[in-house]
Formats: sequence, C-alpha cells, structure tokens
Amino acid sequence: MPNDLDRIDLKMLRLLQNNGRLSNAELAQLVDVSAATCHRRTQRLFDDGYIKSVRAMVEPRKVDRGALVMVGVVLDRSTPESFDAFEKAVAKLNFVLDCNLVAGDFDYFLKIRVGDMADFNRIHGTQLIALPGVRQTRTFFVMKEVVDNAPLNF
Amino acid sequence: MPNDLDRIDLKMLRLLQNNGRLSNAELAQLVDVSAATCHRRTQRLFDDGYIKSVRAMVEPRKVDRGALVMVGVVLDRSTPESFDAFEKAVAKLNFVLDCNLVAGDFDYFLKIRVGDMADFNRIHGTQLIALPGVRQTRTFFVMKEVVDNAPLNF
DNA sequence: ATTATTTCGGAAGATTCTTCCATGCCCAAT
DNA sequence: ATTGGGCATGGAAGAATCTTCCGAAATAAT
Repeated sequence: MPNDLDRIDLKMLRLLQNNGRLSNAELAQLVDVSAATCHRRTQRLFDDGYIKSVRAMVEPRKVDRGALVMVGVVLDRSTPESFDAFEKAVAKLNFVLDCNLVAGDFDYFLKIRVGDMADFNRIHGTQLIALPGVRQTRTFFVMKEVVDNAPLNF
Repeated sequence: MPNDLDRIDLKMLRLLQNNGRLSNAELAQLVDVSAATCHRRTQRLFDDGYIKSVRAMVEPRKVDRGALVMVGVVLDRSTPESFDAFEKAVAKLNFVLDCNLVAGDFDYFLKIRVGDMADFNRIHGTQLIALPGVRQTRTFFVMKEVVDNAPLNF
C-alpha cells in the first residue's frame, strides 16, 4: 500500500468509492477532520490521480443491457500490427465493457453487455467476427452475475 | 430502450455516468431544464433504481492493485449445492471484482485485481484452489488493459 | 369544454462549498 | 534550547448550491 496516503486519505478513498455523493461536510465528519481539510485532501485525491472519475452506476437491466457475455478471441497472426488493429477497432465498439490482452489460450478477453441473446448473436455475426484479424471467438454466456464490478479493496 | 425514460432522463443518465460530480445546477443547464425539475428527475433516477450508486473510480495502480487476472474455474460437481457453496465463498474474497456463472468450458469466470504476479500466485495457492468444490482453474494474466470498465452505452 | 392530474419553473430559506488567514506542529539548523 | 521555515490544520465568511413550496402551464381524462 502506498505511503503517500495516510490513514485519513485511505478512509476517504474507501468512503468515496462506496458513495461518491457524500458531501464534503459529511465526509469530513466521517473521517473526523474539518471541512476545510477534507476539501483540500479530496481535491488532492483528484488532482494526483487517485480518483480517476466519479461515475453514476446505471442499472444495466433498466437500460436494456441486461445480458452479459464473455468472449475469448484468437487472432490470425500474433504481430504487433495485428494486435494494434484489433485494439483500435474494439475500442470503438460501445457494447464492449472490458477488453484485455491475455496470456493463455486466447489473445483477448472481452466483456460485453447487450440487451439479450438475440442481440448478441446479431452483434457477434456482424461486428465481432468482422473485427480485423479474428481467427475464432469463443462465447461464454453469463447465466448468473454473482459479483459484478465490486469496489476495489485496499 | 425503455420508454419510462424520456430524452431528458437518458441524457441525464449519460451525463451522470460520465461525471457523477456534476452539480444539480450544472446538470440542469446541460439538459436545459430548471434546477428544480432537474433535482426532481435526478431523485427519481435514484429512487426508481436507474442509478444503483455513485462511485469514485480509484486508480488501481495507485493503491497497489495494478495486476489484473482472469480465472476460469471448473467445479467438481454441477449440483446446486456445489454452486451455492462456491458463490458464497467467492463473495467474501475482496480481490474478486467479477464472478460470473457461465455456459461453456468453465463453470465460473473471475476477474481479479492484485498487486502483482507474486501476489496472485500466493492468493491462487492459498485461496482460489481452496474454494469449495474447485476441480481446476485456468489463469489468464492480463498483459494489457485495452478497455477497462467502460461506461454503459445506451 | 371542463375538470383532474401531472409536470414545470421561480423564489427563498437552509445548507454547503470554497477560500483566506491565523494558529499549531514538526523538524532541521543554529 | 531556541529559532525559523515549511506544512497541515481549523475557523470564519462570502459565494454558490441545494431543497422545498407554491402557483402556473401543459397534458390527459371526463
């Protein structure tokens, strides 16, 4: 654990991670410092990049993104150019939540959110296998989300 | 897309998803309604569960969670009790960000954040293979995070 | 056309933010 | 031991914001 964050900073990070809507006054009280100090410290957490952003977590089912799919991807060639082209193309697909280059049987792992299976099949046929350099994909439909996007523990 | 959200609600959701710290006044201006209306609508988005929470996104590398690993898990038996025991145990592991029951070659897929590979190896040996009913695991070290936790597009 | 219902924006008191400044603390140099 | 610089802190206060109330406008129902 980094030592440029003291006990108070860490507590603030954890509290803000679990509730980004905490007012400065509330947060100050929770970590037992003055509002002024709390404000300064919070600002630093943002300015120094400890907090990348604050995001409202939207319920996927409420906006027609209730289906989660993991997809393993294998590319034709393992050249830097091939990887590069794939990554650039993937970054434009707005249904891709995660895209990770991995070591193992696949080249990439994708985490995808769509409305339903029919949606996915359409997207798979038109957009996924059409990505540059894709040799094969393996689809893992998620049948139950046990833990989804848990907050970071530190 | 659900029709209980009008154009303004959707815009508010997108804006709050990308910046959960927008003040009510700013948001009102961006979606072109009065502060009072904006306040009411935002409240509804929370009350009716469209926004599950607002979360500060902490930079993993800054808190010693720079390593990302995907793990496929196969259980010994495919009984409801077996699944149940596994899920209950996994939910307690604070380094597990995602845990999904999937259809395919694995039973579960885990997304895990740790400090580094050594960290993972220790955790793998002591905590992962010790989970109830685990027959085998397959580890995919993430070598490059192309897209991580992208906001929902709707 | 009329009523009922809903949604809206203005206004204003209450709350909160944000900054300035003086104080206290720690540590190094004298 | 004392001094002085550097830094983090809390109090205070003006500015900004939130939150609620209320009457008006829009919409839907009769």
